[in-house]
Amino acid sequence: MEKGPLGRRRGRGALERILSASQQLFRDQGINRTGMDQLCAVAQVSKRTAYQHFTSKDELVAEYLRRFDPGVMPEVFDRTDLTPRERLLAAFEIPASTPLCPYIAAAVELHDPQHPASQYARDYKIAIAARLTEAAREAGATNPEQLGEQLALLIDGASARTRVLNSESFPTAAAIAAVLIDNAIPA
Amino acid sequence: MEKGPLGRRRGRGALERILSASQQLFRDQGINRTGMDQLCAVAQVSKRTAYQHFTSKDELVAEYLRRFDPGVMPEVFDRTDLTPRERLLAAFEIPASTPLCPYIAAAVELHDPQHPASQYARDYKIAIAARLTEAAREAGATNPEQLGEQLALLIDGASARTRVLNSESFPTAAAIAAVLIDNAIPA
DNA sequence: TCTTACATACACCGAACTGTGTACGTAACG
DNA sequence: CGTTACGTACACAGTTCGGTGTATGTAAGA
Repeated sequence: MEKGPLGRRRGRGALERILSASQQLFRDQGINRTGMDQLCAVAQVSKRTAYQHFTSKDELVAEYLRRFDPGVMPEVFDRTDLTPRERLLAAFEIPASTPLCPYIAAAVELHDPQHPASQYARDYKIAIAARLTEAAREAGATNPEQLGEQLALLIDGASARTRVLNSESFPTAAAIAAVLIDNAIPA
Repeated sequence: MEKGPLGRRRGRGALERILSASQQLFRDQGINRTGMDQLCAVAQVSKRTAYQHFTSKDELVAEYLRRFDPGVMPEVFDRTDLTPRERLLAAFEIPASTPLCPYIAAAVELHDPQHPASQYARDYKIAIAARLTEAAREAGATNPEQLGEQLALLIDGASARTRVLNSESFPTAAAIAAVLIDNAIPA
């Protein structure tokens, strides 16, 4: 492997390297500003290999989103040590170093609602709202759907503002969430 | 004007036609997917003319944002027939056909915080929050800055969600706003 | 009328982009 | 061993992009 014209060979596992490079580059540079040449260079994969795993960049982008959070925030909603009300609030305690909502970014960058990645972004947002609604129901909210949709809106607002202003907006969203939750759950 | 190689001449006012075409195309297609060739064709302006008014596309994008809402929602905040509290709520009653927050879109699409348009997007977001804070103070809120920032976050959340989900989210944001306003203003 | 600012047509440049064709290595597995 | 799937190198097609060079036309204002 070391000699000959193939000194840079990395062997099997190209697909994972491609997706790993996608996570990094799409987050840091955006989707449109990341060319396949650069992506393949970072992944240490030949371009031909990349196009044998993904028929197009669009498909790679869609898979990148699918792999980002397949469990839909399991570290929040699958915690059994928290009450439903605590889980609702935990959704706003982000790990600080989170790059922030690639789903919104993808929908804006691609700008085509029919793009598979845009469709998945919608699905993901609906799934988040559904999990919030579920927790709201368990917490005894009088209108769980409404509370779930409201909290989902707060998350997206904090994401958007963090992105535009580069100032942490999740504490603000968390404060609003606390008010809404208290108002929505009868004492 | 009718004969010769200049049959398509449109005369003076090229700058306004360029900016008008920008409003339409950047909104409908996004910034990155709109080439200068297409933009000039829609504006019925020669490419050379466009680059005599703007030294680069980046500068055009920045000017496009500056012209979008220079008064920072005057139709909401400059209304004297409404009470401060009513003005705060009026910020969530969008005219339904609004294309929706080009500032967030620009910040995401350009992906460079140093880009002049990204900087203006930040300035605009800060200005909106300032106007909300001012109205909150007039309305007698105990913590006007907090309420202003909260309401600004709601607007951005509704914008982002409308964009991703293509479902109207401003009514949801308005409902939250009503709760926050009532909680923030002592009876 | 003459000057000057504005607008035009059109070809063109270099760079970047997505995607492909081809021929070749190499590792796993029966 | 041999087969097969995976990976590689590298050039290149075809397009689009932002931006420019050049020479020309035309309208407004002094």
